[in-house]
Amino acid sequence: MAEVDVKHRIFATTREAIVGRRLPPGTKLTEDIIADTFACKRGPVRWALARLGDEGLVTLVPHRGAFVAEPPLDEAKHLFGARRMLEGGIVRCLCDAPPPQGWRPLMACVDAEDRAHAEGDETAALRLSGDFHLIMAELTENPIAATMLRELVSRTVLAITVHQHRGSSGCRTHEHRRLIELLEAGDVEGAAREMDDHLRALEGGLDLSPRPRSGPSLRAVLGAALETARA
Amino acid sequence: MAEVDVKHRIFATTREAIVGRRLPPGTKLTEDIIADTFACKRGPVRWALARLGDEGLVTLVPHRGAFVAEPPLDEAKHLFGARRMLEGGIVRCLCDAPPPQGWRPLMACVDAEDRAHAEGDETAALRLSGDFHLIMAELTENPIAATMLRELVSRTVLAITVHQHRGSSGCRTHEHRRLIELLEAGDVEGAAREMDDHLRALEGGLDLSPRPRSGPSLRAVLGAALETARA
DNA sequence: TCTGCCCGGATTGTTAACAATACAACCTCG
DNA sequence: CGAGGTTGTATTGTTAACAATCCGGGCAGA
Repeated sequence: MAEVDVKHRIFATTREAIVGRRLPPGTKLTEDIIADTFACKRGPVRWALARLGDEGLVTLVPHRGAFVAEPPLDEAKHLFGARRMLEGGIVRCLCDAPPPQGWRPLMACVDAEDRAHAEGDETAALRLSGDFHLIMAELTENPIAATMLRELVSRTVLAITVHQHRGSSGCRTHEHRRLIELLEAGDVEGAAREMDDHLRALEGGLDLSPRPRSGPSLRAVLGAALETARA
Repeated sequence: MAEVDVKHRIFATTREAIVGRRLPPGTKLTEDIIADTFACKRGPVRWALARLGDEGLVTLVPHRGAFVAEPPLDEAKHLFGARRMLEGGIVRCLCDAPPPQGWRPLMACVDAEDRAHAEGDETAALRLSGDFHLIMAELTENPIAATMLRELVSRTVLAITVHQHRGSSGCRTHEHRRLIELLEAGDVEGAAREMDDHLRALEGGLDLSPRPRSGPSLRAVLGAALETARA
């Protein structure tokens, strides 16, 4: 896993930094800074930014540059809508053909979620909450569906970050647990409905407060990400 | 609609040529040829090719170039699987909230499909068959879902082209009509099942014959596409 | 004839210099 | 004191030249 192209390293680290909320929405992503952070020329950087733009994690303004996206409220709603459509299908697919590994990976994830909540690590909790949904997608063994959901989940993280989810939580973990129970029971309709309700609940938690996010230290954050990746 | 960036024009026309099957799977997409077809430098071309690569319509081989993709059989199956997951959700969403325009657009599309079949225009029929599904996605008024499905449908066209669909048809139009009926009746489960069956039928029509496609005249085909676009 | 090798041509990948644009600070004028 | 224009600087966008790589054909040798 060493000799991956620089382009992909930039793409992956930056993406990771964004969904990990170390680069808050609105942060300017300056080509030069990224370029010499990764000790490369601007070419690979532009490639990565373009791709992040495609995925909706970054907004590219002509002649102005790239900024980590701040999805407007409509987009947030559409995101949840699309997730309901897709994840409903995922749930049904899983009931139809239960994965050979069983539901163990899901349970492990919820446990981790609970731990994060217990430790008060909001960001980790949100991340794990997303992972839960992602793992479900991966259990279908359909890489295309998994990729689509990965994109949706990443953007959802941004949307939630911008439109301050009220109260605190990401997914209530007990809804996740309930989902697992229904899956175990093979209750297709119940599981599908639970997923739908769950996503609706998340969407309902959106608020219309426009976050006045601050935008610091791109270089530091990306550099740190690199360090930990090296280790 | 004139001053769109050259990048996007290249992207759009090439994409169109691929899903319109004027550029058969396997065709080499040479940067220089595209570049002077569009009277530009290689920069925009590379951008467009990279994007088409992301979407799975083009395969990029390092130091070899870009080729219109030939999705292997597994990928084809995954494509249909993902479509079942997503389109099931779309159907349910439409039943839940019937579109203000009604089902007119869908009916118009099926009519066009029938005409194409009557005229023996296989390619147009396949295209319209895809459009039918796309229109459904658009009726949900969820641009994100629509975009996702657009990608899936395009790749499906390639998959079908490669793995020679037996008999002839793309979608049997009567299945499309039946779907409309069920939607009109507001029969959620019926419509969802019909969609699922429909997609399964399409997938079942895949065959394992590796097409020995010919690969001609990139320049001509793209040039022609430009002409008609200009007119 | 077939195999292996090397070379020429063509194509992709990268880079460094240049052009274009936008933002910010300043400066003038009413 | 404020509005409007102007210049300077920083950043992005583009291009042309260069480097790296791959494919095909020719050639020598078994």
